Amino acid sequence: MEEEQITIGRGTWIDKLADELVQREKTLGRKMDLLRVESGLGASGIPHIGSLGDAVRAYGVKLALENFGYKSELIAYSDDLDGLRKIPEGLPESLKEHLGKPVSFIPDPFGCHDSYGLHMSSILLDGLDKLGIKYKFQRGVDTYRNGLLKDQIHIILTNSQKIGKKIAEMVGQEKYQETLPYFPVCANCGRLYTATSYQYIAEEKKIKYRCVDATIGSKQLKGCGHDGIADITKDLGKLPWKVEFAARWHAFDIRFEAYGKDIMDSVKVNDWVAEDILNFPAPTHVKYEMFLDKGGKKISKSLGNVLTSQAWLRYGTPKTILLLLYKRITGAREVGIDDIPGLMEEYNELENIYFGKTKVENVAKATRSKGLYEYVNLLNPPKSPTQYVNYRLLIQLCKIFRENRIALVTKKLVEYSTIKEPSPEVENLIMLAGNYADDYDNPTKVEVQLDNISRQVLGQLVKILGSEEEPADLQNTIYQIAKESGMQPKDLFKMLYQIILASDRGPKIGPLILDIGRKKVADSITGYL
RNA sequence: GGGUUCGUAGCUCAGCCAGGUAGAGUACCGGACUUUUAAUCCGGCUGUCCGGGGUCCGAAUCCCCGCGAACCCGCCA
Repeated sequence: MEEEQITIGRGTWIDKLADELVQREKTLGRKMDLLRVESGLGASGIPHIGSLGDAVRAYGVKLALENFGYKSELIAYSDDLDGLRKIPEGLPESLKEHLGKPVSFIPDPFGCHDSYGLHMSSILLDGLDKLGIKYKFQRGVDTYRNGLLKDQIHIILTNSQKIGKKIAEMVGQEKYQETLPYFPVCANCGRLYTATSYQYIAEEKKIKYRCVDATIGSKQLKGCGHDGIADITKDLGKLPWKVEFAARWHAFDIRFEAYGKDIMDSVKVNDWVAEDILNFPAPTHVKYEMFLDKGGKKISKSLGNVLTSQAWLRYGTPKTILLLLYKRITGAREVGIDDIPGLMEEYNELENIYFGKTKVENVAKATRSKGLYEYVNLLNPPKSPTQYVNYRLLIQLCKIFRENRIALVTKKLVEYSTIKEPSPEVENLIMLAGNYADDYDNPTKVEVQLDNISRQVLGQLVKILGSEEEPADLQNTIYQIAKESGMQPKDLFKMLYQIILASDRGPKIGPLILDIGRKKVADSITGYL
């Protein structure tokens, strides 16, 4: 054993991937003064937290490349010229009249952005901003309007027969043997997909199309019958995905792009188009699994069941999202809000390893853990450890203290000597854990059964709590009044926890009542009498 | 029809992608402490790492075959 294992970069899968990329580029002999990476951002629906994964991971590769001494940048390409194919769950039916139109030309149903597409991509970009991901934003609309892909479109259209045949052969899709691989936006009705290209006039770089009925999914879209000519260098229209990536890779000189397994076939075709039609070696790829929502969890009532980064950040720090996405690329399947406490804890563990508080025997694994910590901090880790507070403990405390929460929980943390003094960071953690406790760990109210003796005892307690003077030893007092009335102290304590915390158990009752406030507890009890 | 992932403690899962003593949380059981519940601390938790084969000094981890489950593609982007 112990033979020297060469550590690549920081020892993570990201470094390994970046290294493969560099080796490949060297073999190809391409210029390496700028290694550009790309991430495609969907703009057709509300972005799931998994949608961030594509960009976040591409950014990780960019960091790794820079760490190796190369210049790199991330292009975030928004697919906002794509047509709306179906109304996402939870969005108004009124969008129906816009089906088939590019998402950038559909009004924002939420009324806060210039268009539907901009609304959706803004949510995603906002998520990236909150994580600290830097990118160069490129809109599909601008790309086509400014003719950035015109040369690639021209080559693709002049090779359409060859491409159509190859697509059929590779993935069994027959349509491009008859239709040209270019979707104009119908000049009359503004729809994609219904406008079918039937002739390319190469000398003029113009395409002839007819707007006819089309089937999208199970829905039938009516064409308007318009017969038109579109200029591929400036009129609106786009390449289908089967060839568009290749055109982008070539035009923007992209050397890396990750992809989800759902578009595996498209990537396969695009790799071929890039190499054989555009004569541009395809970028290095990595394939990842889709994130799925866990079944039956309430995530958002109004927006269907989409777990957005915004929802996540209500309970967890941005670093937990980065950790989720950087810890590995394979295997991740179901993800939900209830993963946050674990990830909060895992981040703390990584920090302890990074700062040497926790020793890890296996050298390779220690290196990898430290590397992961560095990537989660975007290769700019803090100089000293942050105050450690156990997130689950915070949830427990937040369940107990709902009012004046930050002050009371902080006080408890100082008492437990979990922290030395209040700090904005700890306050933030209390807020996050508090949201979690309120939204997801909310105990259901229990019916408390009271007999005559317990009513009498509770009444007595209310009197004590209501008096101006603070009882000297409340814990003992409660114990005594139970005994005096012949009631089992055990039962009284349980009853009190049920009333105060809606739980069978809790922290030591005396101090707890004082922390919450005697009057307030007295009122709660009175409500049950 | 094509493809991918997953299968590890009663339960939920991590570990696998760079092979090196089988792990966590939770549930449950026991002990310590407490004037009582709780909290806390300590210990236990019975493992065919789905089955079979291969590579290796060494496999949960890598390769092949099989079984089971889930997902993606087979419209379109």
